[in-house]
Amino acid sequence: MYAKTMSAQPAIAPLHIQSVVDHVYSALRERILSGDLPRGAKLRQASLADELGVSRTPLREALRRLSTEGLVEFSPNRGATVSELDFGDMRHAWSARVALEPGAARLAAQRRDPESIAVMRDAVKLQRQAAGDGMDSFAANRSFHLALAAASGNPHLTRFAEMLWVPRIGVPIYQAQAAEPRGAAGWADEHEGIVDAIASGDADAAERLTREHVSAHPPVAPS
Amino acid sequence: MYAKTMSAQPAIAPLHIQSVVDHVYSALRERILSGDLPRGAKLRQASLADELGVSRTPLREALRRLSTEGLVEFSPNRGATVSELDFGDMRHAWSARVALEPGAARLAAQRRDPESIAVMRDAVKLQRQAAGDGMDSFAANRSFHLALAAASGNPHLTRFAEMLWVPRIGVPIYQAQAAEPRGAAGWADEHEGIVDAIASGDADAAERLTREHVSAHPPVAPS
DNA sequence: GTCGGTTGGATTGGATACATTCGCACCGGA
DNA sequence: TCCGGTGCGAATGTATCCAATCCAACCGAC
Repeated sequence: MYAKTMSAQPAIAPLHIQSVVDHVYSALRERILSGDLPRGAKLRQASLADELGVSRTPLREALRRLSTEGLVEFSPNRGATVSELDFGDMRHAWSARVALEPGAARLAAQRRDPESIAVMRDAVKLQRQAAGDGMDSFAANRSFHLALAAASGNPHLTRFAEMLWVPRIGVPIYQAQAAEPRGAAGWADEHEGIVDAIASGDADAAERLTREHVSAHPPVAPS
Repeated sequence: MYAKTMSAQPAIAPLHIQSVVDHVYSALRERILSGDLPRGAKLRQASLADELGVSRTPLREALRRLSTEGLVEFSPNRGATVSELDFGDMRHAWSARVALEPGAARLAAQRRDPESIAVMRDAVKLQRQAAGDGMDSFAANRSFHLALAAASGNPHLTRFAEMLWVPRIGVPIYQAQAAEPRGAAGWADEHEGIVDAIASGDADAAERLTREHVSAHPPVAPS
């Protein structure tokens, strides 16, 4: 069911194999994000497993994974439900970002890794193209901020950023963002300014711009 | 095995029930963080389950949860191992702290939670008493910084700080610290200054003092 | 002596089976 | 009518079982 040891792969591909758990995880995640499984929906294991054509064991493991990401919540002996996107949680994630990302930007500016900078520029470009389309726009925005964290070269900060940019937090932001489509373009400009500061090695500016950028866009739709 | 519907609890306790999965998760996490399960250790499910007195099913779910947190890694058909998140050296952990803790201090100052402040003051007091004894001193130092993160009231920052202050990262710091025993007393003074700033609600000062404090003490023994 | 193939035990991944718990409907009594 | 108790169906949580995979040692051929 998994990998057959193929001989002579043209490129020495890392060929990351996906277990059934991974597939179930992706499928459920997709469904939750798309709204197919709405907030607060009860996730009955038997029917879900049946629907996906797997047994309950990998399904449960995927649900556990989603629960640590905050997308679903377990209640003992009462099963799993899709998380209600709590505004308090969103604000927490946002403040954590305010604390984190400026520092990451500073490190990135000190590092000036060309490859990371290229990734960030690509993200900005994608964001410009995606402006208007809410969902893509959110994805592009997320990509940029993750690239920013990765550009710091600090594995801890990268991981933390990934944890904070879990869709649970992002989706409501995307909704607010979708309400004002031209905001996305403005964000891309701010992003570009940050990249420029990093590329030029101006750590102070990178930190300040990032702080202003993140602080200026709290999770609740700005006035 | 779980809750019996008790009548008339004196305080209407939320009584958060823990499933077996939660217990296993906590136990494994503790073992990993304490270094009992060293980096790269193979986590054989049968023996672990036997050791904890549970079956492999909840054990696997706990492992999945730990894997999304990055503490363990799954390799298809090859099982789980404790993550190598060595990150090269602890300088990464230190720079992540530089990025994190000032922001946490700012939030703490805005919050001014009396209880959290009391915890921090206790930690400082303990640190004064422990000055000289290297290991206790490290523990006290760690306690203070964790209390600082917790005082932010931000669960994400609290968790991140815990991840960064894992003993296996902190112990080498303690060793450097042990080399200059009077440093510990100075640190306590700096800590006290931070607490005062937080208690008085001076967010700017709290942030600045924390940044200076953390930045001034890189993991490698300062010149 | 080294390389490639094979064979066996050990271990994981997934499916199934069983015990507990929960939710809801029904019911008897005040 | 309303309250508390009871019982049943459904769904969860855990244990057990089976197939597929991996790893290491052994063996044979070049």
